[in-house]
Amino acid sequence: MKSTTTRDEIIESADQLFYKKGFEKTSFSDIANKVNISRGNFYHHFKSKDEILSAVIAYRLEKTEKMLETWQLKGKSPFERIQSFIHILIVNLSKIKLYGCPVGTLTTELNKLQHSSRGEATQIFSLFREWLKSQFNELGFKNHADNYAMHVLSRSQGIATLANTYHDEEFVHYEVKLLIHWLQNLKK
Amino acid sequence: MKSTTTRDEIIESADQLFYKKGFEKTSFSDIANKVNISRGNFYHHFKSKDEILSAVIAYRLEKTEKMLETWQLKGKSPFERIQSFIHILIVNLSKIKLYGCPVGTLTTELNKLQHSSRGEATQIFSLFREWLKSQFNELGFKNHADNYAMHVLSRSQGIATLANTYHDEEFVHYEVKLLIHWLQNLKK
DNA sequence: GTCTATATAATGATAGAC
DNA sequence: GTCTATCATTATATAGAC
Repeated sequence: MKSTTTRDEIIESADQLFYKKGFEKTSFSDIANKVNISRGNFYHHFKSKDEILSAVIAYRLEKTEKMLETWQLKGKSPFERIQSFIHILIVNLSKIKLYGCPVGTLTTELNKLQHSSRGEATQIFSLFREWLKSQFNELGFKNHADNYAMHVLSRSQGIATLANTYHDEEFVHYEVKLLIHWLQNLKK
Repeated sequence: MKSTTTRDEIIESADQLFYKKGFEKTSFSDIANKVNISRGNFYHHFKSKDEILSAVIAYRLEKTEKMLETWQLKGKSPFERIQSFIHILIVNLSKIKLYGCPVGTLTTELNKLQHSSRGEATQIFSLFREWLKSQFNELGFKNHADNYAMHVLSRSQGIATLANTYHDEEFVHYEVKLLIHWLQNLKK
């Protein structure tokens, strides 16, 4: 029944490869090999490499939205929910150590490439930003909600970048602790 | 007399292009056009693209060392010197907004490429790290000197990444202020 | 929907004249 | 030291058979 299986497989494989190797370095051959189809078959599903990128970004946007919804339901307070966000640095630590943050590294790469899809990639950031902002709003920090959201995003990005640079897990644990302390002091 | 002029021009042009477009995307044609030489002439000065990368990294290491020496002499206290570091986010703001941090983005890219020179790129980070560490040491934070150095690096990286993502100057000013507050509270 | 060619353009790299 | 010409390889992308 499902005729979209191959298309989905392409998206998921491209998603992983773009993360691990970068968009530019990932070739059709790389993706084709991973999915086990020929390069020619490829263009039946996507007209160009840029179309795959768009599909991958859309896929990531969907996954992010679902994750935020889960955190929204699971977290009993805005405080707990923000902690869920910070905690992905620990949950995904082994991958972050190897490849950095999937959102930050893609956005940075597309920015350098002046790629037309860089705005779409930024939207992934904005999903987190708006979600965090709404948590801080709920905590009563109405004038600084966006500033605090950006602060959490910024700290997380820095942690991911240096974790990737030095492949240092201890550093991440230390910084995550600091960031949660910052959050707790904010509550006072 | 100077027979290294062309070589130096190549390095400086490559340096800028690697920063603006990324290493992978920058081609020999790009560099050759900028220097106004033919692609063939190129290989008289460098055997491969990787050799240019190595030369560019060495060039950046030199420039960084000189900058750190200047800060060391100019700053009257470790506190002032650390502020010099933080302040580059403001000094280079227009470029950071467009291309991110030259150190962080190169390191991240070379990591994804699994490039053999990624260790050399990390050394640029380590220059800053060791220098900051020595400042914190001088301030008396002997047990946490490296942690604090990494913290400053981390915060700076995050700020640069989001400044690049959102092209937001106000955000950088706000975060730099926060980081300096953090530093001042540390002194107590 | 999948495959095997093949077209086309760009890249890194080399050879050899001047 | 600089150039032109050329090679080999790879990449995106297309055409057409099955």
